[in-house]
Amino acid sequence: MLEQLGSAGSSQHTGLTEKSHVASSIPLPKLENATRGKVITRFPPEPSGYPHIGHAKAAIIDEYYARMYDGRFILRFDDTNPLNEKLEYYEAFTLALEWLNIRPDIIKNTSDDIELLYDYGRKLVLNGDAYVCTCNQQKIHDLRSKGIECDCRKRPTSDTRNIDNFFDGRFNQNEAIIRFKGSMADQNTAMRDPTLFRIINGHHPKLGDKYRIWPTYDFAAPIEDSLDGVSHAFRTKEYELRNALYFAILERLGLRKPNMIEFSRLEFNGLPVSKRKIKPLIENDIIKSWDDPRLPTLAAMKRRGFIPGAIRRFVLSLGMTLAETKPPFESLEAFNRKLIEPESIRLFFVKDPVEIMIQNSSAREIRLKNHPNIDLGTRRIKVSDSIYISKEDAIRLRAGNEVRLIEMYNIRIVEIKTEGTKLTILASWSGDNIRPDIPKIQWVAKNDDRQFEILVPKELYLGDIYNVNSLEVWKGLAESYVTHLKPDSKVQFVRMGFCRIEGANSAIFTHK
RNA sequence: GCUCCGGUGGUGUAGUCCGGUUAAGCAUUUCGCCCUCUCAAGGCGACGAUCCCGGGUUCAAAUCCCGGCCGGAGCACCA
Repeated sequence: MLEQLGSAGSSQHTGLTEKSHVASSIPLPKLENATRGKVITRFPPEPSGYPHIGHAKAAIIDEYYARMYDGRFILRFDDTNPLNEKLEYYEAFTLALEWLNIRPDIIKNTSDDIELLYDYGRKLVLNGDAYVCTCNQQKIHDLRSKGIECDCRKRPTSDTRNIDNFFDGRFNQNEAIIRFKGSMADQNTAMRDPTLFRIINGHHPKLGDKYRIWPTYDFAAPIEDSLDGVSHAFRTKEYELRNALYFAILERLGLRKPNMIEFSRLEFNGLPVSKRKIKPLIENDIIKSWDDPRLPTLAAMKRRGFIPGAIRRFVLSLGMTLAETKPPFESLEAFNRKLIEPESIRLFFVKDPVEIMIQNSSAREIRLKNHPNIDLGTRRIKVSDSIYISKEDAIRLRAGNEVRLIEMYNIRIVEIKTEGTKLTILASWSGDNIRPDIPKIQWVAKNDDRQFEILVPKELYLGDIYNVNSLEVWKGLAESYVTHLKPDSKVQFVRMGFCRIEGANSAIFTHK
């Protein structure tokens, strides 16, 4: 457990302060009740899946405010359901945060405090603010919807048999739960005596089989936040109705109340974040791994060629709005493009290659710039009388046309031959001078060519339906230089787009 | 169904609390020009919002009040 911080404000729902005059230089608005050095925020994921872009938004906001106020940032795994948690997910979150350059000052698990949570649970029952309920789930559901109290709730607080039985483990799963004594007739259904503890038989990745009684999120979150010294707690807006519960629990326990602030979930059109839509694709082997570039996971974003700085800028550009909207993916791409452009070397890739024989050219060695206006070095290519261009360029050519092979020379098309589906082009050298009036196309020299493919992720979902064409593969030839690049290098295939190098013969399309 | 939360150009946001010096700033998208041996980046510019609708208060409302419409969320022994 962490030391307690002094009261960081106890208003029920504070929101944010106005955007002050200086705000134009600060992406996100200032916090209410915030003092430099006294702000503590936390990112509380449940390790029940892989971190995705939505998690990134939360983590970035949490960390952003901690740094803005020279405070502290906690990564807390909310691992209160042994049925969901897996060790690999804890690891995945740790790695993802590292990748995002978010360094927690403290890393902990809610499960670390399970005994302490028991103590608070007991205290609540003993004080008459919670009770053991042995009704079955159906009955609980019915009474809750009708707003009626059950007999368990009416039992006198002095009768402590059930509470002892509960914590001594004498109930089986589904036989009893501990419920908060809220208000069964409350219009906010979250207050109709929600569950605080339930019995789950399952192996917990951190605690093994030692515990069977698990606190719910509703109970653990406010206590953990309060005890961890969290001054400003952020959560997505679907929790809004639970704020009353959150503060009611702290009130009854006499614990300090953090400020609570909501923001909207981040999701893109065509790129759903929900487990409901992603997990089936994995389980049915439609998508092989969690870092498949079509996925919204951070592992996928990384593999796709997005860099942390772009994700951060993008997230901050979203602001702290409550409006439920789907931001344009193009916006993320724009941030990323601007950031990787200066360090992406330019290379040639021809999709669906078509050979061109150049009649009157002499073999030569060409030196190519790796970047048009930044010095990223050069590369040399030996060129003979045979080169390849992409089919989409080839089919536009007509005999007599003149085009420039970028960074090399101009050619005039002499003849276009078609044998079945195979195209062959005959051309002749027509000058070395750069001419603004003719098209410029990329090329790959014969003998310098390497089989290469580019994976192009498209929208995963079209509306509610999985897009069967969500992954295109462009096959073609790339310059041999590509084989010398380290995996993870960002390149721009000229006139194609930015890509992240996967290996010696493949890349993933990042964006145009 | 009940309750809560939202609703600013195609899209995402700023401004809304403390109504007026901005009849609306920024980003993205699209288009044009400049630059350029790329369909990139950079520079410049354009298109594009009667600030969901209808009333009201006021000299003055995107900003306050009332009513409505639309969208989302919650109503789990998940988080």
